[in-house]
Amino acid sequence: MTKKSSTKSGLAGEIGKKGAFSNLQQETLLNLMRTHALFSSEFKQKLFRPLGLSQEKYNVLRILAGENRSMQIYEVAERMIAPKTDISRLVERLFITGLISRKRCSEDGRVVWIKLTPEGNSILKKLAKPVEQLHASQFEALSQKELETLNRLLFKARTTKL
Amino acid sequence: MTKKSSTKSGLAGEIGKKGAFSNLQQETLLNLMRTHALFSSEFKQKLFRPLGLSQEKYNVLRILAGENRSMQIYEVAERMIAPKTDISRLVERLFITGLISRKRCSEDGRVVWIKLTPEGNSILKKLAKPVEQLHASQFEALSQKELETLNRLLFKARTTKL
DNA sequence: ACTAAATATATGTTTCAACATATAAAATCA
DNA sequence: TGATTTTATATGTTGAAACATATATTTAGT
Repeated sequence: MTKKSSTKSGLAGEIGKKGAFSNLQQETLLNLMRTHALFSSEFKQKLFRPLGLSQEKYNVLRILAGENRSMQIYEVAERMIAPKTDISRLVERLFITGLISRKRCSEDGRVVWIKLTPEGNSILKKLAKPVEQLHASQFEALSQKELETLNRLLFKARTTKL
Repeated sequence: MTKKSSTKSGLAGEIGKKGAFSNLQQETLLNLMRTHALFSSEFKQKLFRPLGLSQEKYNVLRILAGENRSMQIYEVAERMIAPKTDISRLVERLFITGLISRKRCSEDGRVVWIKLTPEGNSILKKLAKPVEQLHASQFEALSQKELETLNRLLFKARTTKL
């Protein structure tokens, strides 16, 4: 049984051997998924659902509030957390519940301008503090330094391609 | 304008002021969500969907393979990434496509034993290497040390309650 | 100006998610 | 043993996610 040397922290490229590195990658992804599932379900159940919102609806409202202007639908879609091809229906649900207004553009018949209504604004105001409190509670175990590190590593993993 | 002292890394409890800390928490959660969305959609599109699998279906198969035995449905549900109340339908979809078998227990008429079929096993084998490669590619920007840190912080944030 | 391409939004359809509630068998308890 | 509770799975229903495809308008090319 020739033990293949002890390059414990060997290259990631040396895959197909189920080394410690590969297991760590697996475990990290699992932790990412579990943490995401927990945190986002807390938002859903404690804050969004009681107000008839979903994560995505809330996101649209936040984007509109952040820009504080009418936006085209595709502009909003581009800023969503995940790519959103069928944003129209999401926008329509928000329109139906009165949280945004829609207006077909007169110069360019393709575009639709959407905007927060006072109701949309007020629901965001109502949520502002609870949202902040939930953030704080979810990350209360981490120091500022740890939080910065977590933030940086998540960003790096997602955006850096070698 | 009395500037409220410079306790930059002040308590997380000192909320409601939209300080740097609160923004960092927000940003970190956003990064968590975006990174999760990207990574899990890569799995879905590149590996699962072409085989008619979803993340959840794959998970059930992995759990069964890991135990390498018949399991009760609720046992599987407990190990899913997110709590799964309607696991029955998920199990049924896997049964219909022939990836698992079902058998009502004779001693206890409530329980159903489920098990990987050879087809279920073979689909897992086919996926093993691509899954590992995708893991490696998703985390290729991080060193082993960074990966360990990310893993630890995700775990800590999720499990530690003060 | 006419045709083709690009852009912006909308819809069809299938599958899944989520919650409540239902059934059915077993265990517990009086 | 009969009633109650607990456990294990199943189903009803509504809304949302995902992907393909369609429509309608504008822009670009010749």
